[in-house]
Amino acid sequence: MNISEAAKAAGLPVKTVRYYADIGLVSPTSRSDAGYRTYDATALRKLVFVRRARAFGFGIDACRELLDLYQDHGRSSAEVKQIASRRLDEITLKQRELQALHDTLSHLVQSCRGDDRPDCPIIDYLG
Amino acid sequence: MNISEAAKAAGLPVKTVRYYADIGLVSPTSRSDAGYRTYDATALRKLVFVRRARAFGFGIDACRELLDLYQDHGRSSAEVKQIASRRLDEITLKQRELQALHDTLSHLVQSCRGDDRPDCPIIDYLG
DNA sequence: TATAGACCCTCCAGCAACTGGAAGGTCAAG
DNA sequence: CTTGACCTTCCAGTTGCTGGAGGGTCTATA
Repeated sequence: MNISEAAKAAGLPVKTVRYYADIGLVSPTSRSDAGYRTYDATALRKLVFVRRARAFGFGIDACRELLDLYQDHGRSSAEVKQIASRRLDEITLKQRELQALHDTLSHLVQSCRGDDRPDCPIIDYLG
Repeated sequence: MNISEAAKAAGLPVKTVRYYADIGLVSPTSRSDAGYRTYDATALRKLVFVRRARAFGFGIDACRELLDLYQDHGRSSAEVKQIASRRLDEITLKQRELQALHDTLSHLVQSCRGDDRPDCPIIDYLG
């Protein structure tokens, strides 16, 4: 499998697959005589795995750890759970931050008449 | 006021104030003979304004627009409201995304025993 | 007056995770 | 043998700063 086929099958842009190869996250199985990256089913599974992990917002380093655990059949699920819990905490924190922003901003937006006059509670709040 | 005093008064790092000057977001009032940036009360108010706007997650370009409106006493509040509404929509969208992530991930984390055995619904989900 | 230390300056590099593009090599079909 | 779709590497840009090097300035004190 050349890179574009692998990328399509993994649901990733070619550029991203090349990037993952560059940073040693998912290496191609081998290189052709012409230097083309080639991917087999195992490498493809890793690409899919990374795409899903990234969708959860796991950083590249976390993906590396998860990928290691994915391939380590003697892993302890506790290690995986710890990484996932950390990410869950981050998400929860971000949600709280966004909730606070949303509350304040939606209140301001609602109280702004939004007409052609200059007085505006949003600007007042910021200034 | 030199930059460090202005930065402290605005609640921003010196580096950030210098950065805002570099990109023309908040220019210093003037320069001293030695080339030091100096800030007066008006420039300071702009710095504070930008800090608050950034805290809402407005991008630099949005800050530029808001700052223009802030200084335009003949503005229409509709313009401000539109910018704020866009940001509110972004926040709402992000919240929905995070909610979906949270739901799925918390479910996975809960269903993972987290012991020393390898089977793990989190890894299964990703793989 | 000398000097120490706290300021200030500019410029360059790096962060995360790609993305776009230029310049050029390779491959398969017609 | 040419065309066009691949592939390669390398460099630059994205967002909003942040850190650091290398060097100038200012003020207080000895």
